[in-house]
Amino acid sequence: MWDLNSDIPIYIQLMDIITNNIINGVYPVGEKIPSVRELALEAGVNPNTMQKALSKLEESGLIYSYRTTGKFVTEDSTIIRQRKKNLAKDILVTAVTGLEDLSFTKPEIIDLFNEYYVNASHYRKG
Amino acid sequence: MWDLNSDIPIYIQLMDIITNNIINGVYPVGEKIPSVRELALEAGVNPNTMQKALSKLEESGLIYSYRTTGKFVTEDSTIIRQRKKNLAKDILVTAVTGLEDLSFTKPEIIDLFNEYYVNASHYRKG
Amino acid sequence: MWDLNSDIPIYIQLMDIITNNIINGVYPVGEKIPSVRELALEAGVNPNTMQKALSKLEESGLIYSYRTTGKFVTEDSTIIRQRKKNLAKDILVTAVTGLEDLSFTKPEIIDLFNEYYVNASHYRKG
Amino acid sequence: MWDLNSDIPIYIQLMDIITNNIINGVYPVGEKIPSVRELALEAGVNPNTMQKALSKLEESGLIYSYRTTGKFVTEDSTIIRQRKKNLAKDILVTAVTGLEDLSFTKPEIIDLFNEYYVNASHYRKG
DNA sequence: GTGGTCTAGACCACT
DNA sequence: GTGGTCTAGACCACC
Repeated sequence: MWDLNSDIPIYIQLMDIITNNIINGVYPVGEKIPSVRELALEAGVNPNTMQKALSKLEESGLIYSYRTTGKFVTEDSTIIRQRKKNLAKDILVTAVTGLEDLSFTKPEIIDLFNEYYVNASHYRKG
Repeated sequence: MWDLNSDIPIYIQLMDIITNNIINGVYPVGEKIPSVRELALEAGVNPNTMQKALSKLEESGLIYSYRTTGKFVTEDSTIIRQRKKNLAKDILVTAVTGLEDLSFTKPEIIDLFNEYYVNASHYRKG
Repeated sequence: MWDLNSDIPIYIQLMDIITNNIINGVYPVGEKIPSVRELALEAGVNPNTMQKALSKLEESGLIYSYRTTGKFVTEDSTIIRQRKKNLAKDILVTAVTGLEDLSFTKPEIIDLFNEYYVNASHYRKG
Repeated sequence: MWDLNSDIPIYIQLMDIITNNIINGVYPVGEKIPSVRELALEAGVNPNTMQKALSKLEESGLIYSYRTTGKFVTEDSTIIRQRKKNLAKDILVTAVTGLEDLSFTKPEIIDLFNEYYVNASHYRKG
């Protein structure tokens, strides 16, 4: 789930998880998400940490608060789609530049991709 | 070169750079690498920070030290090739699992790869 | 406690002391050990030196860290028992090979051991 | 033979080796030992390093120099016997105190000694 | 208060 | 000049 000892702060890891849940429709567009306490309990973290993750998420526009009612996923589905697209592009650019830094050429990278993913029946532990 | 404001410690960024230099043959197999002080000066960091990076690299087996003589790239080129291979695989697995967490399917991922990399003339800022 | 003028780096001497404390149960299995600053104060060394010792001990698997919570003795008591056993064997092998390098024969070594230890009422300064 | 990267300075390692050679009669009492250059060549070290080892050995009384004739093992065989005895005792005391620091009791130490040495057909790599 | 990182500057032995 | 160690002091995010 999340890793206490990673270089990445826990609240950022939580942000990523919740972002993914929104993108994947686990928390549907415009709907209420579980309370801070609930989410914290579920994730096994301190409520303060979860609170911080949600605040940051609100700053980014993915969720918004109603005073006492709770927090809701944004109703603007374009924001969500855009976010998904950007994340995907980021991931690809990161991967490709990383491989190029290892002095792989474009044809080699395409080969690697085919070898490790396209033609692989099992490519990850999960 | 390296980013002071990143979440990632400088000494780890330095490790990555030097590792890449070894993999790319900038520091050839079995050859002496510049002194700690030289490298630190060149990178604009404190010698201690560079020392830490190199010390960790030594633990990982990529370089070795002769006290009072200098530090040398390992003479075992298999280690280097293996390292390169592992890094490449790590990058690909990270990318693919990241995309799958965004609920992209395999055909979609292959499409993205083709769209953003294979068929793109310019795909990165550099 | 520790010897500043020894050829052996202080942080290694500290590692040995703490390792012994873990093996002897002074720091019990799975329990929190004192903070870096506390230990440094107690040992009369700079916190950075103690940090290095503890960091190396963590690499060796004897302790682990929770960021912002503290450091803990590993919960795997087999590791500790194994460590104790290995250290004991190392000590014996070192001693015996050292004596053999002085061209003592096996019976002579056994005699020495009996003379200086088994049949001695006081064999060390302490 | 000797280890360039040990915590122990090379010249001390060389001293130990030569001391052992004297104790074992490889360099007999009162006889000339090989020249600095010869010894350095044989050991694969810089003549300066070997020179330092021999100077220290001279300070300790195990060898002495004739201006231009060379270096000789002391003619006082009691010195050598005494040295051997002291080294043996040091080794034993070091081993026993080390084991006691690991909280082994006297009977346990005797058991270990029997197990790993007395009753062992093969106890060292050589 | 916790571990972790970084800088600055100094010292050391060995070659 | 080389790697290595140590101190002192500061800063950081996280809890």
